Amino acid sequence: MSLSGVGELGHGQVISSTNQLVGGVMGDRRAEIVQAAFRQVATVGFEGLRLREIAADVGIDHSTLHHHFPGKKEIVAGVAEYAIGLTSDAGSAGTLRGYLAHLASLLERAPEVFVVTAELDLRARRDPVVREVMARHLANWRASLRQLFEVDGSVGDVDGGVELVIAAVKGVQLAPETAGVVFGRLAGLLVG
Amino acid sequence: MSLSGVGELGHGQVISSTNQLVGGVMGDRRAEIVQAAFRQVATVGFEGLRLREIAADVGIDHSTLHHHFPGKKEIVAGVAEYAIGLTSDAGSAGTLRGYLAHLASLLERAPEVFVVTAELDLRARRDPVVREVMARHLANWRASLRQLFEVDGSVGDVDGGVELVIAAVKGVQLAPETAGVVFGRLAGLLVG
Amino acid sequence: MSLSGVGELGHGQVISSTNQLVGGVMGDRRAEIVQAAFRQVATVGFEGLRLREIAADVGIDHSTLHHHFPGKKEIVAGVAEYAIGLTSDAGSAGTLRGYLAHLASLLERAPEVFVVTAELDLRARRDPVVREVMARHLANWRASLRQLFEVDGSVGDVDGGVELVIAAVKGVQLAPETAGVVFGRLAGLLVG
Amino acid sequence: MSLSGVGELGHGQVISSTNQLVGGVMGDRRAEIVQAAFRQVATVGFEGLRLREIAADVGIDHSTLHHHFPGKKEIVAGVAEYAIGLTSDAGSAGTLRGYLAHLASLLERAPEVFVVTAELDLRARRDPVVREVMARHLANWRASLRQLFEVDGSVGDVDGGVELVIAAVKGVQLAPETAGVVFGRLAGLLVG
DNA sequence: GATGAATGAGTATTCATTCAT
DNA sequence: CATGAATGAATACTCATTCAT
Repeated sequence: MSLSGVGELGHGQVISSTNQLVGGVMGDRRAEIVQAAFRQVATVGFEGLRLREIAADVGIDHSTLHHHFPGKKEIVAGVAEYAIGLTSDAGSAGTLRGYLAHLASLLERAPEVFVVTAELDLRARRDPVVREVMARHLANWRASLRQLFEVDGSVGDVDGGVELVIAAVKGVQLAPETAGVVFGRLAGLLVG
Repeated sequence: MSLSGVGELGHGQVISSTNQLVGGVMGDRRAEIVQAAFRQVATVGFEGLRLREIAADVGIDHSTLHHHFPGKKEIVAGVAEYAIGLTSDAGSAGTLRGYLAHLASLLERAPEVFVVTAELDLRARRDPVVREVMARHLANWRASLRQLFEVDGSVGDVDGGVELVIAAVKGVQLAPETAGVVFGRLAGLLVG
Repeated sequence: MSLSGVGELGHGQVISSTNQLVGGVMGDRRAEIVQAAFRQVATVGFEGLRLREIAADVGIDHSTLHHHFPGKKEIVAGVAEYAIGLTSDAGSAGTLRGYLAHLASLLERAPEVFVVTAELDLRARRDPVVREVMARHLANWRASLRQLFEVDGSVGDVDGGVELVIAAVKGVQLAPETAGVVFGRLAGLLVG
Repeated sequence: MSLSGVGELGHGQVISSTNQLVGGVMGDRRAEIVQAAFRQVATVGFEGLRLREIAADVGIDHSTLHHHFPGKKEIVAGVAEYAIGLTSDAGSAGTLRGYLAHLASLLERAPEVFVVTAELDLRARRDPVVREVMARHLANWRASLRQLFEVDGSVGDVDGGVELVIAAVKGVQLAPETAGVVFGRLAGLLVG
C-alpha cells in the first residue's frame, strides 16, 4: 500500500487514478467535490456540512452539485469512501511496531483524516450507508491487524490485542497529542 | 463512587438530589430539560438535536424552554455537565481491574452515556464551552487514573498507561460490544 | 402653565399632582411604568418598546405590569398623554418670541420629549387612541398659538403663521441642533 | 429635476431605467422588492414591516427574498436609498416659490413619499446605515436650497432660511393638509 | 399586588432541492 | 455542464398575554 494520497490533500487537487469511489472512475469534478466535503467535515463536522460551502470551495454554483451527485446523502457516502481509503492500507508496515509508528506519523501530518473518521464513526449510528462503509472498513482493518500479529509471532490473546489496538487508535483520534505516548506504551506491552 | 443515577435515566424521571449542574440545586424543570436533551443527543447526535423535540419529550411548549434556558447553547452546556457527571466518579473502584470491570458493566447497562461522551468529544472541537467542560473532566479523569495506578503498585510508564486506558475507553465508546475483550486484554497487560 | 415637570423626569420619580393620565389620579406604580415606557420610547422608539424592558426599568416582574395596565396598548396611551403633558403649556410665555425661546431651551434640556412626540406623530397614523390624543393636543396648541399671535398684534395671515410655527417646531424635533437658527429666523420673519 | 417615477409607484410596477439604487442597475426583482417594502413602510411603518408581507406583495415566497437580499437590514437600506431618490431632485425648480409649489403638489399626489421620509428620519437615530443615507441626503438638500436662495437674490440670513425651509418641510410631512397654507406663508415671508 | 411558569402566534433566517434557461 | 431564481419545510428565538399560587 502506501498512504500516498494523504500528501495530496491540498486544495483543489485531484486524487490518484485509484479513486473508484462510487463504482466507477470518478470524474475530476466529483473527486473535487468529495475532497472539498471532506475538508469541510474535518473543520465543522457533519453537523456543519453545507452544500453551499462545498460548492464555493470547489468554485461552482451550489445547484451544480446536483449535476454530479443526486443529493447530500451521496456526497456524504463519497466522503466516507474517500476517508477510509486514506487509512485502510495498514498492512504493508510489516510489524505492529512499524504500523503504530506509521499511524503516529500520519496523525501528525494529517490529523484531519482521523477527525473525519471519528465523525464517520458517530454518523454510522444513524446513516445506514455510512454504517455499511465503516463496517466493511472495520473488517478489513481487523484482518490486516490479525495478520500483523501473526507475523510478529505474538503469543496470547490475539483477538484481544487486535481489538485493543483498534480501540486505542480510535481513542487517540481526537487527542493526537497523546498518540506518541499511547502507541509507545501499547507497542511496549504487546511486542515487548 | 457510584454511578448511581445512571439507572434512573429513564424517560421523564427526575435525577437525584445531587444534581448540582450549574452551581446550585437545579430546578426540576431544568433537570428534566437537560435529561431530555441528553437522551436526544444519544439518539440523533448534536447534529439532530432539536429544541422542539426536547420540549415535546418533557411535555411542554418549545417556547417554554427559553423560560428556563436562554438558548440552545446553554442546554448543550447543561448536557455536557450532566454527561460527565455520570462517568466522573472513577476513583472509588479501588483497583484498575475493578475500574475497568465497572466501566464494562456501565457500557452494557447505559451505553448512551458513552455515545454522548463521544459526541461531546467531537463537539468540543467547535464549542468553547463544551471544550472547557471536557478539559476539566479529562484532568480529573487523569488524576483519578494516576492514583489508581499508584495504588496498584504498577511499575513502569505510569503516564503512558494512563493515556492508554483513556484512549482505549474512548475508542470502545463507539463499539460497546468489544468492551469486554478490550478491557480484559488491557487489564491483563497492565496489571498482570 | 409651566414646563415644570420636565426637570423631574429623573428615573423613578413620580410626576406632579396633575397626572390624571387615564381618568383618575394615577398610582405611583402606574406613573413609574408610564415614565419608564416614555424613556424606552425615547431610546428605541415604539418599534423597540418591550414590556420586559419597562418592567426591568421599574424593577418589577414583567407580568406584574398587567396588574396596572390591561395591556401594551394602554401603556402606549399613557405615554402619549404623559408626553403631550410635557409640552402643552405653551401659552404662558407671553410673546411668540418668548415662546420660541422657551422651546429652544426645552429642546436643549430635554430633547427626548420631542423625540417621543415625533414617534407619537407617526404612530398616530395607525393607532386610533394615540391619534385622538394627538388631535386634542394639536387643537390646544393651535389655540394657544393663535392667542399668542393676537397678543403680539401680529398682522397678516395668522392661520398661516400658526401652521408655520407648528410645522417648524415639528420639523426641528429630530434635529435639535438647528433649533436656534430656525427659531431665530422664524421670529425675525414673524415679529420683525 | 423631475419627480417622475413618483407617479409610477403603483402596485407591482417596475421603476424606470434610472433606478441605480445600490450603485448599479438594479435587477427587476430587487427593485420590486424595495418598492413593495417602501409601500409597506408607508402603510404600517418600520414598526410593522414584515418580510412575509413584502414577499406576498411581490408575489414570491418569503424565503426567496433572501436570494436577492441578505436580510432585512439590506432591504431597509434599499428603501432609504429609494425614498430619498424620489425627493432629491429639488434644485431644478428655479425659484424658491416654484420649489415649494412643487413640494406641495408632490405632497398631494404622493404623500407616502413624505411619510416614509419621516419614518426614515426616526429610524436614522438607531440604524447607522439609514443614518448615513439620510445625512448624505440632507447635505445635498441643503446645497440645493442654498443655491435656490442665491438665485432668488434673497437677502438676510440665508442659512437660517435654508434651515427654516427644511424644518417646515419636515414638519409638514405628517400633516399634508396644512402644506398649502404653510408653504404659502413661508414663501410670502421669505421672498416677499 | 406580585411572581414564575407556561403558552402560542409570530419572525427572520437557513438550506437542500427543483427547474427553466 | 452550469447558472440563477424559486421553493417550502424547518429552526431558534421573541414577546405579549394568561394563570395558578
